[in-house]
Amino acid sequence: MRTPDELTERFRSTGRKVTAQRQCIFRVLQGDVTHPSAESVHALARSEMETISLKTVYQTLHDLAELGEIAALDVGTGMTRFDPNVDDPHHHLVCRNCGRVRDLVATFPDLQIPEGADLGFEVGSAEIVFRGLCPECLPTSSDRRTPSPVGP
Amino acid sequence: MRTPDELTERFRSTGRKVTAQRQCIFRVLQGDVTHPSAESVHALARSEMETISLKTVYQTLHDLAELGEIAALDVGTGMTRFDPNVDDPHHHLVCRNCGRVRDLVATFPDLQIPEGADLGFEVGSAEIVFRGLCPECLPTSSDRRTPSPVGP
DNA sequence: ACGGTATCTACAACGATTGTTGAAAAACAA
DNA sequence: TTGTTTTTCAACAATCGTTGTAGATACCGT
Repeated sequence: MRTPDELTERFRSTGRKVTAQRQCIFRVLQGDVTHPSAESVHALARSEMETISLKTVYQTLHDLAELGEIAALDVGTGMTRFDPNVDDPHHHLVCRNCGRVRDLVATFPDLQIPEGADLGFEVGSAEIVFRGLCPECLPTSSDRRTPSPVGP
Repeated sequence: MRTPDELTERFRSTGRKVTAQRQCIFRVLQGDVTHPSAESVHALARSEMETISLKTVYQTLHDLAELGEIAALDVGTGMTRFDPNVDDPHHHLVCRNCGRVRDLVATFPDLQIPEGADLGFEVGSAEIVFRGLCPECLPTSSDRRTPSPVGP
């Protein structure tokens, strides 16, 4: 995602108007690595702007997604999560316990689909969700298990 | 997923009662490769049993998932999809256009997370969603493009 | 067949998201 | 600056997928 100033420019040049609410949302998203839900963004924005509505947040998030400035993710936590990092190719780590989402910046060159297994699909991209426990949800100290290879 | 008869047995032995509605759902799911939503299962069941309710379908699907007989998937199509294939390890192909979901039976042994990239997560499993166009949604005949390697 | 108990249907409620509306504020020109 | 046009705002209600509640019904061990 670009800086708030660049986004302001981009909104103007694509015929969108720039409001205080939108700039507030730009600021909130800037550098956020938690993949917030719309509700979370709303809560953060509200701490700066008392009256901003949830609808406005949704609207602006959709605008940003449409411009490719953020990505809307569905990783099975019940809410759409928004990811301001659209520059590095990456996948996602999702905590089974608390739903935390983090970027896993890595590419996996060996994701070739075996001949004939694609059922006639023309595949354009692949998203990997790694599920496990985040540092905060791991059992503390003593009984930490050793990392295990990831299954299918 | 097991056969309807085996499921009947399994439901009884786990203290669940077996009703005509449930057996109808067992039958509907048997051999289904379309990863139906609850609504779809309901529609199919209804063609056999006029009065079966959507709630009953949800309940039975959850029971089956709890027993590990089917898997509940969220692949970003807005509804939970149910997969009776829990025996072969596999991933999923999702059509960007129509939302069709198919199994891709393959394992990817090279999904090791690079040292230090896991941000302290203890990763237990990985799910890959391949996105593209299904055969039905591909542009017809003439301008078919050649398969491209899948990106990140 | 009987009775205890789980399950059924219908209906209302829920959380996340989207549509609608009159009011307010941004962009642009004079 | 001021006026004019057009977009966006906030509040509210509605929608979608899903789950909770209730009384009626059906399963299944005896």
